[in-house]
Amino acid sequence: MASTTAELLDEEASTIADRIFGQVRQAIVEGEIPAGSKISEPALAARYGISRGPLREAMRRLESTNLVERRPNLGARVITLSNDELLEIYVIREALEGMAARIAAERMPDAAIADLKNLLERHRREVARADWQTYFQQEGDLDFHFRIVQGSGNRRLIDILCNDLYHLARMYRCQFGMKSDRAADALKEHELVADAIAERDGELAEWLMRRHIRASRRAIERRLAVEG
Amino acid sequence: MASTTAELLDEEASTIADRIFGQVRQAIVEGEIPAGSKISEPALAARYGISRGPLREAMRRLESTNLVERRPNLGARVITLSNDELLEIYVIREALEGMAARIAAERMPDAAIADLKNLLERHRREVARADWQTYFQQEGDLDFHFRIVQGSGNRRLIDILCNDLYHLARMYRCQFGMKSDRAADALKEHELVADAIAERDGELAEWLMRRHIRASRRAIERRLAVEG
DNA sequence: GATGCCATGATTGTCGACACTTGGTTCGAT
DNA sequence: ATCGAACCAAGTGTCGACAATCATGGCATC
Repeated sequence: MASTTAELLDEEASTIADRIFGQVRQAIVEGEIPAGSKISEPALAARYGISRGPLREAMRRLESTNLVERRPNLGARVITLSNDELLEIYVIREALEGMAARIAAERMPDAAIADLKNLLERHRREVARADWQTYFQQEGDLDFHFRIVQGSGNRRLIDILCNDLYHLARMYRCQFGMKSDRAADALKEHELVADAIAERDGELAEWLMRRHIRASRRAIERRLAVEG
Repeated sequence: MASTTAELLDEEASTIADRIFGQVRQAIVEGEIPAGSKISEPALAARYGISRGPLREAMRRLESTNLVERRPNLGARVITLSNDELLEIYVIREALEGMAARIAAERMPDAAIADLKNLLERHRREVARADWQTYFQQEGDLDFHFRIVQGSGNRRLIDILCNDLYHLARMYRCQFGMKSDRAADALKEHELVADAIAERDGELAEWLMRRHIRASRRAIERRLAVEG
């Protein structure tokens, strides 16, 4: 499981600021630094054994990825995960990934489509085995979406989705252990999207992808309504 | 003409970094700092009479808005406006603003819709008068889109579109003086979108907005093909 | 007893200086 | 003459320290 999408967490960075950025991002996403907590620059700098300069740069990058909020003269806080924000993210994902699926159907290379189908085949075996771990299924879910977005070839689209929204989605999962009972349904929907892309039907691919993300959002809405 | 969308350029900032950020952003967007040019930190810092610290922070923020590119140990350059990038932006705008129009049709307050119609009424008079300036029409175009996006109430959506993409669009216009001969058509399409929103028809509003942005993109494609 | 003001502490914003990397130039060797 | 390596300059990355700002606590006053 060393070749999933999460590998961009600690890509070796030539500069200290980049390395610290990756480390503290992982710490925030995985909940090691709790959500809503205030971040003290001297404390964090001492914890990582660096000066405040690179740490401030890392904080700035974390702010640009919407993982921390900064107010002038007031410091930085890890964002608090509100339910509304989570649903907002799914709305944006519906729009952007729908478009990504449409373009991927038009421009994705045949080899990449074959890889995508192999990935889904593996996921199906994992789901069939009763012992599949929820974690793997969910990482696999991100992996599927990741490849579709890459298939669009739109660099800015890739940047928005992979550098901002996916990390936020992972953060939500780590916080409330979002165990999805929708795994089987989601896999089925993934296969439908992949089929539409393989048939080069952009219109259908977009429609299916939007329907898939909307279903995920509604599942979350139901759970939030139950848990209050 | 003091109440357009461009007012967030020099919002008074308590910190120097924020002020410099706004100033150099304006300088880049309006072409004062030419596209593709390398940015020297000491030079810019001296030019604005500040130290390198706040300037580096401003540069980082400019990088997060995709107006400059930074490579480690190599410095920052103003992005070069490639035609493909411009078209990519329109693809993203089609997806996001289409979704924004759909949600605005569902949730935009009646008063905001009335304001929107008044805005279009003003634009129609300006277009009818033969002496309307291209500049105003184009700023008005941004103003219309700005209000629709605001109407969605999705904060992250608003942030992506207003803080990143719109400034890029303005930059393109300032670079190649994008005089649109599509003003009359665009206004008509704006009115159709506004009507759909007024009728609370989200499906239609999204379809019309996407069609509108696609038409703008195709107009640019045609001009690029001609000018080669 | 409650409220407003002031002092204190801590934290952020800013600055100037130093170390390291990068790119170009020049000198030397083949 | 050309290729290669070492030298040099410019610029970025990093650091520690100073100044400005905000939060907290105590005190005086109403």
